[in-house]
Amino acid sequence: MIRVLITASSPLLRAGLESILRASPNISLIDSSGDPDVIIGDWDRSGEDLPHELLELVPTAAVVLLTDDTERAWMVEALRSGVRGVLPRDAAASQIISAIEAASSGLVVMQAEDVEGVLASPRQPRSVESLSPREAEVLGMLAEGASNKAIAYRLGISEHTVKFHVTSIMTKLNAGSRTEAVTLGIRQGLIML
Amino acid sequence: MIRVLITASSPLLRAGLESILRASPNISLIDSSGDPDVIIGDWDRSGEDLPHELLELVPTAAVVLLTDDTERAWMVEALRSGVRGVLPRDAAASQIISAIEAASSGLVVMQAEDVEGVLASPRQPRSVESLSPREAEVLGMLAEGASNKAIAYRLGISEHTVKFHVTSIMTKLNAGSRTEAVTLGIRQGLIML
DNA sequence: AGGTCCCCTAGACTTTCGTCCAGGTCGCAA
DNA sequence: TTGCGACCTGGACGAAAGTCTAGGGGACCT
Repeated sequence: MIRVLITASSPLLRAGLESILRASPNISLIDSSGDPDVIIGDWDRSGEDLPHELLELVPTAAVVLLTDDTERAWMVEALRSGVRGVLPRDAAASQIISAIEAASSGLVVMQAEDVEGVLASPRQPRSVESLSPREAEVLGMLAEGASNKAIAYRLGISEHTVKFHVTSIMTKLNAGSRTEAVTLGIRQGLIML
Repeated sequence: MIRVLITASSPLLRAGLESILRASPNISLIDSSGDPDVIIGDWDRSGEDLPHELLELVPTAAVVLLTDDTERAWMVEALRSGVRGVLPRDAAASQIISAIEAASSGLVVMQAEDVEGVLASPRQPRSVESLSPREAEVLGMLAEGASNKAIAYRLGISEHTVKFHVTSIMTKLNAGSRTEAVTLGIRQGLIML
């Protein structure tokens, strides 16, 4: 039996959640005086910030958030803060129930469509024509915005040589400028930000 | 009733899964001739690569992977490929069942401990003052590696004005060059790759 | 011994960038 | 009205960047 606490700003949403959850056999609704296994709360995103009153409860229970706005930035932050589930407000009843059960058993859940948004970049070493060690080194400094002169100094080589490396980087990545080389490098996982 | 297909390399694991799942009321085990809602398979990571025979089934059913090695790189890849769940082999029975139910209802699940590993880096709060619409536009073109002249042409403004915008972008982002402005812009979520 | 790739250097040259200077027009808010 | 910020333009100039040319040496493979 999973003890679930509902904390919703809108009475309508609260009522909807209650009716859905009450119909589920292994969920028991409790009020704020109890000791919940799972807390399901909504967040209207009226304030920019995450709902801290909910985040503070993370250590005591598994928190599941309902929201309209499944945007990358705050979802990453929420998950990192320990939130166990993020669902859209119009999620199906079965999804909400599954999410609560999964969250209570130590799992993290979200919609399949939202996964891509929170994933880290692959970081895989370029498959195709990879850069030489030196070139990779130079590319890293390019990303920092370093000038040829600065790179030459840091590498203990001449500025001419740096230009040489930069040119060959641009050729390999098919970039038209050092700046494009950097974005292509990032896109292909050659540079870690 | 969720139709689940088990594909495990080791007979022992397969037997264990069967006994767990058979005890669950709303799960029915089927064999490979059927039409599964969820496929749960294990992956011993003997081969470096992801189990492509499983990934090919992603469009037809929700795939849940069991593995010993919940390492960042391949988990990201797996999730991006459409895998709905990743669990360790020693997961609790309740977790496995919850995961299957969640996966079948369109959710993605993983252990809370593994979340951190697959999350993208947090988009910074916005360094300070955000960019004006025009500046954001110019920054996007900078990321493409466009020259001032090219930007001027595409925006229908003079090269002088482009320089003006670029300068103010660099000032706001505290960048020393257009290239650094691009990496900072990416890091802060001002540019989507 | 050749061939190939990576790494390094150099001069000369054109183009682009970045930074000063100076102006101007809008619209919006105090 | 006065102010402020976003947007636009221009000239001029030094400093970078990028494109050619031309060479080095060393490591590895056949």
